[in-house]
Amino acid sequence: MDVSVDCALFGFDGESLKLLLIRQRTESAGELTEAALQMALPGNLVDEDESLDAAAKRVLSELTQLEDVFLKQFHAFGNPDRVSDLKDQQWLRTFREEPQNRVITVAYYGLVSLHDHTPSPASFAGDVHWTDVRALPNLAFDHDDIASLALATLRTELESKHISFELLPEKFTLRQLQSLHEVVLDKKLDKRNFRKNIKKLEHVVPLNEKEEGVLHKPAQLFTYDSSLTQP
Amino acid sequence: MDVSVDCALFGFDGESLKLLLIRQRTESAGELTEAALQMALPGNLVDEDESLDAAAKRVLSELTQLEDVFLKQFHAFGNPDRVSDLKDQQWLRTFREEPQNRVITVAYYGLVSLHDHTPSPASFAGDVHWTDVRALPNLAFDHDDIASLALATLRTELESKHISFELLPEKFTLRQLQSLHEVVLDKKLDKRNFRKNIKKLEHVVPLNEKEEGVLHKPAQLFTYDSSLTQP
DNA sequence: GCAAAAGTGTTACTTTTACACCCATGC
DNA sequence: GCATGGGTGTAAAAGTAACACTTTTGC
Repeated sequence: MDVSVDCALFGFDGESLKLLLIRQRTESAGELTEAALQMALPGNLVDEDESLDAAAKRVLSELTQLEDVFLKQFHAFGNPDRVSDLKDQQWLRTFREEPQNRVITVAYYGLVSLHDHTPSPASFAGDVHWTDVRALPNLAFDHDDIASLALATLRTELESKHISFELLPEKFTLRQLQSLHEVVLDKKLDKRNFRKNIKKLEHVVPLNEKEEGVLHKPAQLFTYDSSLTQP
Repeated sequence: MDVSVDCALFGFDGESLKLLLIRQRTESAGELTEAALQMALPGNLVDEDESLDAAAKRVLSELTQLEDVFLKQFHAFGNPDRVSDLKDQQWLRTFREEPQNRVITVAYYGLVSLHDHTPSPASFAGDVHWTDVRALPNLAFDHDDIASLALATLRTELESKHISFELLPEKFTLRQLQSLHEVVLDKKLDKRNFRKNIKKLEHVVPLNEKEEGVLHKPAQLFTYDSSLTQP
């Protein structure tokens, strides 16, 4: 029985929430099989001496060259036939030693900011796309289930845990923070009430800096101080 | 790499919250090794054609003869050396074919009522105990971590999900429901406010029945109707 | 000066908390 | 008749929700 990790990596660019998908590409003689049209979440088998967390971190850094990405395990998927669909088998055969093995996967969601350092993983790992979560295609294996549970988990944990900041640049405006919440929760929020709530959070600290290069009144920049105790 | 499931089965008897533990017993010539003194959560390897949920259900029914127990996956534990401690290896050697294999485990928490049908698993599976969660001994493997995360998960999910009822008899009084919440959350609750909140829940329905055989005013009995839509 | 987003308070409403006495039953 | 937990309402406090105008900048 094999064990893998799969990562649902979310990115926010100030406009919309994106999910990182890889396009399956078979090398078989230029001939496009059905499998080659599939998209999937990044994932791979766990190494023999590696913890699950370390495996998730490795898989992601191999693909995106990003280190120190926020990653959190959220569910294990172990349906006995989750990789045995014909098109999934076609693809696995192109690179896995024992493609017919049952694979149990431990799923992680990850968060990155697409503001400063847009990770451009395409250069390294092949055919990789940031896809708007509102327009996800069908995915390989059971990755539809994994992606949708990842999004549901992100929605519930965004408010209770302090993870919004993982999706924003180090310095951000309150408007960016609010847009993020609106996009993830998929509803409009009241500007004044939102700002009142944020001002209660000690770990969101104002900087002596303002936005630059915008064609309107520049906004105050804030940052997240993880050292401040969280209520 | 092996995959197992471990179950943290909680039971409530009206007084306190209990966790089901098994005592490890080696058969080796009556000689008590250190491993034989360890307690552990019930768990076992996942069968080749079995989903994770089915495995958890099977492991639990083999031990407790209970069917239809509420079971929920909450975390996968995959530290590479989580079963390689000497005393854990001693015990694994007594029954597992390849005891030195790395094992990744998917942990479930389960809920049963100890009111009506006290599951007395001891008769079947050997040395099994319901242990008060406030006085847990040290456990084998990484089961201390699993048990404490199970309890933490139960605490947070008791209020948000509708799972209290899994720990109560089919017919229960509001006092029983309140005691359960007090024990799990480890704090006193106000009787009137608690009852006000419960009355807002449509799926807690009063029966035309009262408690019997108590030496005080008999309480109204309620039941849980899972068919009613949950807010 | 105008377009564009930043920033800021008050009021009504809802939810939560705190709190004390009479009631029905078994003995 | 008394001991035991069952059952009930109200008022103060806190929190949440709704809402509109002035300010600062780039062009």
